[in-house]
Amino acid sequence: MTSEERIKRQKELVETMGRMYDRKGFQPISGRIVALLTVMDKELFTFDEIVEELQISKGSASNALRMLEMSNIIEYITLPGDRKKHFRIRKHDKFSLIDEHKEKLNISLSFLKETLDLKADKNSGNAQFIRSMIDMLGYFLEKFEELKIEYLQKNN
Amino acid sequence: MTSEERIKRQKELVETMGRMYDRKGFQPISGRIVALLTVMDKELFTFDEIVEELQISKGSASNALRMLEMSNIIEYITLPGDRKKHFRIRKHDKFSLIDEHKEKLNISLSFLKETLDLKADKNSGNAQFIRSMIDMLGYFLEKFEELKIEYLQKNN
DNA sequence: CAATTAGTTTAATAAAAAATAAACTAAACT
DNA sequence: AGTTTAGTTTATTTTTTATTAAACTAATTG
Repeated sequence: MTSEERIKRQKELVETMGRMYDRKGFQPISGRIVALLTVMDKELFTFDEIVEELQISKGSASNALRMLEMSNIIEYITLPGDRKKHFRIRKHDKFSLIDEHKEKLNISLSFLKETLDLKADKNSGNAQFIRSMIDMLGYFLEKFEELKIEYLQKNN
Repeated sequence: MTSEERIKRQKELVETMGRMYDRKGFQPISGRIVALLTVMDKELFTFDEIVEELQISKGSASNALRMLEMSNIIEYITLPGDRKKHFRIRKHDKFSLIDEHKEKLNISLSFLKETLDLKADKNSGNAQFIRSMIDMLGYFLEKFEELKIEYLQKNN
């Protein structure tokens, strides 16, 4: 694969990956910024480079970048003798993706618990099913922590 | 807790749970329908009851119900001598919540793999980080299946 | 200290998504 | 056959979300 081909494919990947973040609830421009900072070979992008590369307005860029920074997804550095901000993705904790999903499962779990709590008949069809979901989620959530420890031990 | 209190709380839970489904990407009305069918003691709701309970138009109800049925989240039964549809939540596979998250992690994994593939320098800071994420995700995804088997054995 | 740079903020517009009203259809009564 | 019931469909309106243009601010530079 030639270098131009590779770069073309990277830019395509920024678009599809951006749409994936979109589905995660990111606003579209935020998604594409994260994808840009993740996919391209360049690891530091200035404000202007982002505006230029993604063809967006300065306002949109400013907004999305602030939001991404506040969510600890990206960060910026400044360089001496240059008052531009240089943005890059934060190399967050290795398990953050897992933890994100764990958190969502935890939210589901508490809804299910509250639902069961409020059932008049704890043995109705739905109540029984909810109980079995609660049990299963509890099992998995506990195991996740064990898996993390196991993984860290294996990789040291 | 009196019965009226309980029902009041159930109705509140329908609203908050509906918003949770909203964040999952459901359209608002779909979320509240699923929540209604999950939370209330009544396990079968007719079209009209749903329209009445959630104060929505017939069109919205029809649309959301079709979508939910096509996604296998709810189902309806018909009763002899009654041409109304009676809707209820489907008691889907116990692991479907887990599988949903697994699927999302798989999507993240393939994006990361493609990203790494397209990196010019496989040892740049980002590339290294992406490699470690790929490795970790692979580990967890494999373990999920083992956990499911383990869980089933324990519960038989 | 006037001009330029690097963004931010705000007010307005555009685009997308959600919801409704009302007309419509198909089945079942009478 | 005409009427009622149980939804569906469609065209429109409302609401929300995203985006931009342009004015603005604070820091730097000549």
